[in-house]
Amino acid sequence: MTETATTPAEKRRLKVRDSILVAAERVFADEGEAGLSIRRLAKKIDYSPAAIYKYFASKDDLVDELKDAFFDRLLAQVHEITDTSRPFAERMGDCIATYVKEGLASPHHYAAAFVGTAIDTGIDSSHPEFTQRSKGRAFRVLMGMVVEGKELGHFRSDLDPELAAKSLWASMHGLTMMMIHIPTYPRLSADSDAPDREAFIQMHADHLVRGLESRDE
Amino acid sequence: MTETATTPAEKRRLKVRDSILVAAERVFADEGEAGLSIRRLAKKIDYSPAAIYKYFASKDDLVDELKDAFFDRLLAQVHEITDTSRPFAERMGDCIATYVKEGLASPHHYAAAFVGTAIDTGIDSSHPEFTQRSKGRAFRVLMGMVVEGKELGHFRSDLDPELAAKSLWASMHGLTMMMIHIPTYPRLSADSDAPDREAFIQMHADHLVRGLESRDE
DNA sequence: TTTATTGTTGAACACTGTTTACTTTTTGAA
DNA sequence: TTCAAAAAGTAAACAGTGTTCAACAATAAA
Repeated sequence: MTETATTPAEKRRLKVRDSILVAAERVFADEGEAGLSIRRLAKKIDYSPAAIYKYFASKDDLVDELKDAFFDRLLAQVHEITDTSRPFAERMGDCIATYVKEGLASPHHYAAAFVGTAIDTGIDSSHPEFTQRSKGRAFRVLMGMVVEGKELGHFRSDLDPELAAKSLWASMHGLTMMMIHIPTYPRLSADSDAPDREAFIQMHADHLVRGLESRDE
Repeated sequence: MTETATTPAEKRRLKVRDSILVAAERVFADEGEAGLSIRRLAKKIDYSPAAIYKYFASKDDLVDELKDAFFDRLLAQVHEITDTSRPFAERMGDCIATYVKEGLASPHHYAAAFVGTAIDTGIDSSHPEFTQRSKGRAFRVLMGMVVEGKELGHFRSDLDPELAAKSLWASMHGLTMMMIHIPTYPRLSADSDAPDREAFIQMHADHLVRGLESRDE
């Protein structure tokens, strides 16, 4: 009765659509939005460029799908970390660190997911209902942690969880973007970076959590 | 003796060069890097597209100059705020708030200044000596504030000023980017935003400073 | 004035996203 | 099985893009 039955035709269609997405994902991960062109993509999957427009309304639509999928993966990772039953402070720190590290693992995806959203610069302000449901959900996880921290007395009682979580998110986002765009980030010279970075992320998370804590030890 | 004497020819050359930059600045401020094309620019100043390449090696070079100029302006603004003789806590907060607000005042410049830098994604790592002297200087101002905070006993004594300043910078950067790319940022719905934003910036700055403070009141 | 240098250009190259008209293939019903 | 309709796929064109190059004009140096 319900229309869950996918006809063979539809199945084939989804398969082609997916193969486009897979090929696009490969290029995008390596070279970002700049390296991904419809024509190159068409060549890679032995189709004509116009064919792709039978599956996606525009290049932006296609890329948006890649970005959304990435953000869902990021969310899953963070959720997994958050769900363990470890001390609150640990979980909070890991939540932040995981977010940053996952962003760094797919720098092109992460940067594009935010930068791709148009800059307002004016009065038009066509608000896309908080930009995306993926981001909205990712944010809600963070807000849940702040609420928990308040209930535990770990965080200041005068915090507005929504605003505090957004402040936190901005700081996590900032570190991720910095590390993506400035290869030598924590250090000025380009020496060993790998261990440095991990430690820096932890320190950053530490500062952020401290900023919300109540002051009776 | 010294070659400071600019011949009339050189003066004329600089004038043309500057007129290109001025025209580019106007377009860039309104529409960003996407809206700025060499051909459009050439039409605006009644030159041929090829002529621009006698003054700038590439479009990237031209845009880089716009971005650097912006960052110098940003630095000047922050410096001005910082140099007054007001209580440390106030100055620190204002330093952060000014940075964010100045970034929001020129969203295309700010976003491009960071995003424009290529993503490393690999081993090449052609490190551009901490990406720019402008950014390096802007950062040094912030580090000076952390050092001062430590000396005053306001900040924890175990802070590494360089690392703490970089953590701070990342958080400032994050809020700026968030507000640039998500028009409704602090609030979910697109209601009144102007007063909300100002207050949120202040709160964010507050959290950040708190994160570095020592805990004896 | 003549040579050399610099400034400027139109035309071309190699790309880009997208649309249109057209052809081929697949599908569902008579 | 036949046949019209719907879907899939394509070549070619449109309107852009950054960039280069051979040719020509204007200026500076001899």
